[in-house]
Amino acid sequence: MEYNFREIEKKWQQRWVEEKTYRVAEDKNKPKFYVLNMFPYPSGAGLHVGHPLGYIASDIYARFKRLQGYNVLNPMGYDAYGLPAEQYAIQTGQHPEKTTFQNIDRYREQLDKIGFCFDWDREVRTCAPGYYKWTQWAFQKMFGSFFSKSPLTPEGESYPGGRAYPIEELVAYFEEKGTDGLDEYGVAQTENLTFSAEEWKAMDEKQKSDTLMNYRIAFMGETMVNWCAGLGTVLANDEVVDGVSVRGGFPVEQKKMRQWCLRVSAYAQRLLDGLETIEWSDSIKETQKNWIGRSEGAEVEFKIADSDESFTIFTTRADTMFGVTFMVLAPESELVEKVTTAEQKAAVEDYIKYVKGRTERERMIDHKVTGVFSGSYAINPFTGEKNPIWISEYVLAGYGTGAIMAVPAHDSRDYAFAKHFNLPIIPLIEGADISEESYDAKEGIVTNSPRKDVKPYIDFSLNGLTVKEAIAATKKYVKEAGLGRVKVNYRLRDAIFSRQRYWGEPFPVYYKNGIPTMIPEECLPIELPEVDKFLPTETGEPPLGNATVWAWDELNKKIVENSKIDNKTVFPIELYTMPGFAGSSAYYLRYMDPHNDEALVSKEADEYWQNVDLYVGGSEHATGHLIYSRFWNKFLFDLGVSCKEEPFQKLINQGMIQGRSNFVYRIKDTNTFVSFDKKDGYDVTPIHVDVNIVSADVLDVDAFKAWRPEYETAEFILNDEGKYVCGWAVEKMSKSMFNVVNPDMIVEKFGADTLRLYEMFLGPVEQSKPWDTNGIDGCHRFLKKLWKFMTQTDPLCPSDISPSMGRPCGEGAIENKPNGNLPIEGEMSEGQRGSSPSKEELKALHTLIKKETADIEAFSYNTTIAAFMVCLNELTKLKCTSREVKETLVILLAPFCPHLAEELWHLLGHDTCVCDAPWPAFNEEYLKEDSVKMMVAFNGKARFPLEFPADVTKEDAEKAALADPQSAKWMEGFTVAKVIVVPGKMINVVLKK
RNA sequence: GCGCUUGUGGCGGAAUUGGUAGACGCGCCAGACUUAGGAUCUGGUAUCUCCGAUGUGCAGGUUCGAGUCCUGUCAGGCGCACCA
Repeated sequence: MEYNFREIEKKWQQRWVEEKTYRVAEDKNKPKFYVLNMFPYPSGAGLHVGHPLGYIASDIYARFKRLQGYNVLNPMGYDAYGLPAEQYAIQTGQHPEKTTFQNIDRYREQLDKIGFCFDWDREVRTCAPGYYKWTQWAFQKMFGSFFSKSPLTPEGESYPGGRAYPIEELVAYFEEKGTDGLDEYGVAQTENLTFSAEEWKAMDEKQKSDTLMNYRIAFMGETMVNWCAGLGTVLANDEVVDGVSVRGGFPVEQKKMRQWCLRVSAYAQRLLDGLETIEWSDSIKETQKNWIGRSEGAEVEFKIADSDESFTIFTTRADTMFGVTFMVLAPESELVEKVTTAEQKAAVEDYIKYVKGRTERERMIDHKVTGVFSGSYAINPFTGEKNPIWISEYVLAGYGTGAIMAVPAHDSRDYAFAKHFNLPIIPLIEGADISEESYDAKEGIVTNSPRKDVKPYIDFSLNGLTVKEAIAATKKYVKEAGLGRVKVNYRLRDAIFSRQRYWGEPFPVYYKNGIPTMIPEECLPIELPEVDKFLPTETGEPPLGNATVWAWDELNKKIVENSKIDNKTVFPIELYTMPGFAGSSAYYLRYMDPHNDEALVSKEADEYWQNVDLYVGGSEHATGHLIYSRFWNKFLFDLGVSCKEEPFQKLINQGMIQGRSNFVYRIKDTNTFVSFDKKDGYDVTPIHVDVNIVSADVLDVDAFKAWRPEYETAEFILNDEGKYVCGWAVEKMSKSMFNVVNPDMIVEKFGADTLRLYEMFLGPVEQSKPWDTNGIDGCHRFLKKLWKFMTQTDPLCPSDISPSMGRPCGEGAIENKPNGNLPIEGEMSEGQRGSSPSKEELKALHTLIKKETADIEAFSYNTTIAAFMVCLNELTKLKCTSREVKETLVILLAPFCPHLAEELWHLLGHDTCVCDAPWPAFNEEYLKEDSVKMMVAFNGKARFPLEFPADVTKEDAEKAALADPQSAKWMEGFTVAKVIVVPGKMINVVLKK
């Protein structure tokens, strides 16, 4: 009987759906295990073979854990909001929901063919109102919270690294004390505001609202963006080149705009600390650490000469205070206006204009040395010297205080600037050569601090200390002398949370006389309104401005037509929508309790499932989704919604599957194509050819002629074997390279089990690799051999049994009387049960059990499959007929090839689903070696002359080695230095002269 | 520039604490069975000057013994990048 994978897979996929085999529910009697994949954005192109890689890896793990007795949650859903659907809508007028749903259906169809154990009853879609209700809800909670390192009230709970508190507590504080003493609590804020309780009380509603925005976790803030007036929208940095938009070529300017933001920066320290508690790869942790960019330093205040004003700079090199020769402000700094003198006004304005014309991206790419003198000087509190204040784009407004003290001797950027503008350079480290470049290393002995040739300005010296000591000493001095404070800075910025787009979650916010006001929680979700076009409005408002029903009736608590806006009881609703990461930040919690209307997740479900034990997805999300999601979850943790601070305990980053493109070589100006191995000597143009008409790099010539009309008359120069051989290259898998391999095609040709096996056999899951269909035969052959082994040598499974005669599995199946002619346990004769396993068979089997159990846990799937192949070979050679061995083998196969395993399991007479079988325990007894080899090592060479029983002792081995004539010959002139016994492996006899 | 990571046959890739490098698969070679083979089965397949020696990017080191540990170096991949 043939291995009819088409029939088998179709049958079991149907059964699994009908019997809801993979539905899971909370079960307090079983330990939980939560496996999760990063949910996909359903693009119009459908899945290619690279997409399922991570799903297959986690599916195997999920099935393995279930076999081990865990209650496994393995859900799937869709990140449904995204730009492609909106762009398609703009072009065609089709509602993005329609295309998104079509794409989801296509994805589902493709996924279903691969045989995953997803519990589809728990599917989530970010664009479903029942889902985004909770995205909106979380946003409102962030709006209603502020972040503080310690509680403002004595009874408030504290948390290491700080936490979120209700904004009401801050309001109460303002009522009582204003901002007095707020610094000491460590309240996260945009800027350092100062007002008294009286001033607070005197504020009107709008002023109070604006003030609170300075503290809220979700807040409205002024942010620098790339604004493109021609397109009426904000652009990302990569959408801008040379100051114009990539699409349309419209000019782009840096503009401050009011945007919703999330105060992610407040959680910087907790995001950093949390990394120590989770099992992620070093590289991804490092990437996040880099992104968060913690740096310890000091803030020092500098007075402006001939003025009452002063400003603060941030430095990590407090030890270099005596080497400051100038100061630099960011062009965007508010101080620029204050320090610019009348004489320099024109020059400064010119410079600011020049900087404004440059995008962030341009500033990143070419680090030109530019700048302008402001005309003012700052007084160095350590030397009393007047340092000129410059303005330059190399200082960033968004980091530190937007102002620096320049120490050209020990900072390469300051050095370049000083050289360019001819500013003095004072070396501060003994022996440092600064004639060609600055000495940036934090090593050496400090000198010139203060310089010996000048009269000390203050009673403080760093001379003779190491750099590290000097940094500490200066920090201490700065603090004690009241010159500034010790400060930790983070590179992590607050996330801009609004987009001028249609296809996203609407904000549950309306504007009451200009004050952003939350729509009451009980009215959520606020559903995305219908619009007639998806472009910005003519007046430059976001696409939601096209909605005619988009006003909030405060009295009746409902959305009404815009025409009713009277700004008394009916107000306009926010026109921005949320960005992509809004819906993907807490979806893992929703899977625990996807249909709950009362809460994001119930307490019971959250406490049972806790957090994700294993998260699988691409590393490209390291600084996006994986930061936002951790932030979002930490906030929900503060709220008491999530019981775990970290959402994803263990993370595996699956590699990307690249495409393997094929080329044909057309001889220039002809329609003749020359085979790869003959192309030298011709002037050829390589042309991408569809990989689906190429097999093992050999072109199907007829299919090629039929591929495109212009190739119909193509002629070929074949190689000596009469074949047309194509060239190849590894590239990104994309339609335009004609190298997309579709999983459906593989499933059709080889079956889902072969696809699953092959994708895992290709190499380590974490590694990126090109897809190459050529090797798939080996995996398919293995399954065919396995099928043959299971069915042809087993008295239980005569070869005439049709696979469709298997019995159902799952609920209720146990009651079913087994049908047909298959005997069941207890009613079997000796012959039917098969022979009892031999020692060799058990050894082969248990070698596999041991390896597979350990390897799956380590995500080393390719080695597991290799071990499986070896085991099968061994058992086939041994002509194993043992039923016990076969049953175990089927369970071991089940995580990888669930369809085939299910079929075989039922052919073996079981009624239940193979996924509920117990994972086999491995027995060390069977693996014991009979003997070990003795290795005699001398002169750097080694020999293996003797074998001993496995349990030989050191003494016996030494005695035997000396007694053996062959060994004794080698040992002539040597003495035994030491004897090392590696149990079960070898005995090592080391000889010395 | 900084950080992380990977270098092993023709190819994808194996190799517990250092212990017979190249598992397993592809490809290739030979044979068997076949009217046929892009089916199946069996055997072989690192290199060379082939009874021996050399081999894990390169150069050193530690060790009886190194793909594995240490130092330096080169190359590829990824991330950050004027972060003071």
